[in-house]
Amino acid sequence: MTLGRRLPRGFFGRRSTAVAPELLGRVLVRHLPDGTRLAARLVEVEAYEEGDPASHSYRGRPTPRTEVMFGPPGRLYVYFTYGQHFCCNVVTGANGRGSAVLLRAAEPLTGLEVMVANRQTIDARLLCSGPARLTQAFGIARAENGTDLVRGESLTLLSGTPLRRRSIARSTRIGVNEGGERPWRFFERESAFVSPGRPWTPDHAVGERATGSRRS
DNA sequence: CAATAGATGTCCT
DNA sequence: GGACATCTATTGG
Repeated sequence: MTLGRRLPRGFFGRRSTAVAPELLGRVLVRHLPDGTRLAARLVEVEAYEEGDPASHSYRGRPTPRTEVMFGPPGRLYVYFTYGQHFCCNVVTGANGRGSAVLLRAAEPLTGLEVMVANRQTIDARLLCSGPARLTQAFGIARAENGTDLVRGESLTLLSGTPLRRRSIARSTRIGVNEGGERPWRFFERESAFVSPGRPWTPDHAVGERATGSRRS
């Protein structure tokens, strides 16, 4: 079974609301020094943009933490939150733009033993379901901030099998108050690896996909 | 099941 | 000082 080819730089160099739904079904891969390959299929992501009150890039200028988010597309932006968790994003948009897609959940494919050891649970549905769980399962932390997914060796994003639009659902973003009305969370409708129980609409029912502009 | 407390960096007012 | 792109353990119905 092939997981496909690396996604090229140009894939990431667009606005986050366009890249986010197209990341579903793609495969995050990590090569460990001992040869182990960790792989998981993305099933839930969220888009963040400049001028978006929920985004770390809201102010339009980088801070020491958010510098990577404003850099070239195709790199990993890792941040530390709530005093104990790491979350990771794929940087999108042109260099200089503070735009990224938060990786929220994935379906584990290979390297499950290592993920189990990293996560202290044997339940496959709890290995990568949640942004901080995903980073913990993959061993992604501060050292991985800024890693290039396009040219780098240890972390890559493979093309996998993108989802048909009708199997993609949308909702408001999780854990967001300011800017919470934007329906910028995208997930695989049928996936057992997505947190359930939140109102959603089919992506194909949303007419303004990829523009990111909202009325008013 | 639901609600809640606790862990405590980073950025903002 | 307070909020936060979170998760886990524990308590109560």
